[in-house]
Amino acid sequence: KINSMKIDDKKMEVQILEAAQKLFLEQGFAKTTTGQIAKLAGCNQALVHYYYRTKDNLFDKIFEDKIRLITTNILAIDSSETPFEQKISKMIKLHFEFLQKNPKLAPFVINEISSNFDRLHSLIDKLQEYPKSVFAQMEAQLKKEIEKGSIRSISTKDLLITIVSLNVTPFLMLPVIKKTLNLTEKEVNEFLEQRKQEITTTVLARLKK
Amino acid sequence: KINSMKIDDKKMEVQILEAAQKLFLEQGFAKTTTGQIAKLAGCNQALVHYYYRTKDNLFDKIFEDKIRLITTNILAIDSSETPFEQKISKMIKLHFEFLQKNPKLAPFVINEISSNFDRLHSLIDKLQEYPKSVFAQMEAQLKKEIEKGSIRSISTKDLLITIVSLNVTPFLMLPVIKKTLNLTEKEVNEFLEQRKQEITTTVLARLKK
DNA sequence: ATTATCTATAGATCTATAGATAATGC
DNA sequence: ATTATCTATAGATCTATAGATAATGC
Repeated sequence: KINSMKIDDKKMEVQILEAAQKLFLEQGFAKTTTGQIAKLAGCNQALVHYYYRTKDNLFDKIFEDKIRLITTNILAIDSSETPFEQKISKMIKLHFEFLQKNPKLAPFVINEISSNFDRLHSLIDKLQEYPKSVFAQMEAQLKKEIEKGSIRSISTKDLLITIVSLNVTPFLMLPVIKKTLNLTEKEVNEFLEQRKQEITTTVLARLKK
Repeated sequence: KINSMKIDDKKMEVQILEAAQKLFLEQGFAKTTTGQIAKLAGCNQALVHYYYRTKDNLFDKIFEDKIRLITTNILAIDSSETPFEQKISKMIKLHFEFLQKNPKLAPFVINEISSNFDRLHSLIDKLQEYPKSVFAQMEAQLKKEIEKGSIRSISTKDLLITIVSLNVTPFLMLPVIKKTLNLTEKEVNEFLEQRKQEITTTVLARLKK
C-alpha cells in the first residue's frame, strides 16, 4: 500500500480538503468555487461533491478545524516555577509565532465570523469548551501575583484581549503594510520580529508596578 | 423642490447607495447581490445598474469613502500645549468612539482587504496621501517628548500600531463576545467602556518612564 | 424631451446530481 | 463488486442590458 503511492500521490480526498483549505483561507468561503477547488486539487469538479457532498460541509470541516487550532494555541499555560513575567513573555512569543506560521488564519476567521456569524453559531460553541479550564488556571496564577503585589492589578479577560489584540493585528494589516511600505519578504520578517518584541514590552509595562 | 419631497423620499440614487453600503458592511461584497440592494432600497434591480452600472463601481465608491473616513479619523492631532499624555488619551478616546459609532467598519475593511487585496490596490493608495503629514506631526511631538525625557522611547509606527490594534480588535471580536458571554446591549456597552479605559491605561503604561 | 423606473431576458456562473467509465480489491 | 473518477447537464442564481412605460421639467 505504501509502495503503491508516489510521493505526492495523496489520496484525492485529502488533496481536495487541502485545496479547499488553501482557497478558503485566501479568498473566503463566498469567493471560492468548487470548480477552483477541483482545479487546484487536480481533479474534476464533481469529485469535490462526491467526497464532501456540499460546499458547506467542506467549509464546516475546515472552519471547525481552524477554530480548534486557534483555541489550542491561545493559551499555552506554563505551570512551572518560572517567574510570572517570563511566563507572559513566553506566552506572547508562542502565540505570535503560531500566527506567523499561519498568517492567513486570523483574517480568515474574522472574515467568516463577521460576515456570516449566524451560520457559524454551533461551530463557535466549540471555542468555549476547551479554553475554560485553561482560562481558570491563568486566572489563578494572575490573582496570586496580584495578591503578592508583584504586578499591577488587571483582569484576566483584559490581559488576554490585550495580548490577542496586539498579536493578531499585524497579520490583519500585513497586506496593506507590505504594499504601503513596499517591503521585501525579508523586511516583512524583520518588521514582525521587531513588533513581537514591542508587544512584549508593552504588555510587561502594563503589568509592572 | 424641497417641498416636493416627503420626509424619507430621498432620491432613489442615494437610497441605493445607502442600501448597498449597509449590505456590503454586513455581508461583504461577495455575498451581497444587486437584487438584495434593490430590495432594501425599495426599487427594481435594474435601477441599481442604471445609476451605478456595475456592482464593482458601486462597491468602489463605498470602499473609497470608508477608507477616507478611516484615514481622517486615525490621527486626531492636537497641537495645543496640553500635556502629551493627555493628548494620547484623547486620541485613543476619539478613535475608539469613532469605531463605536461605526462598529461594522473595521471588520468590513479588513475582510475586503485580505480576501481581495489585488483589486483594491489603487483605492488603498489613497490611504497613504492624507496621513503622511499628520504622521510627521505626530512624530515631531513624540520625538520632542522622548528627548525631554518625559516618556519612554518608542517609534511613532509602534505607538500607532499599538493604539490601532487595541482599539480595533474589540470590534472584530464583538459578535463572538456577545454570543459567548451572552451579553445584553447594555452589557456590551459597559464592556466597551471598560475596555476603552483599559486601553488607555495600557498605552500610558508603555509610555511611562 | 428627458430622465427615472419597470419588465423581461440573455449570458455567465456555479452547485449538485445522474449516469457512464475506469481502477481496485477480493 | 465496489469504489473512484469523469462527462454532461438540470436548476438555481446573478449581473447586466435592451426595450417598454411612467414621471418630470421646460
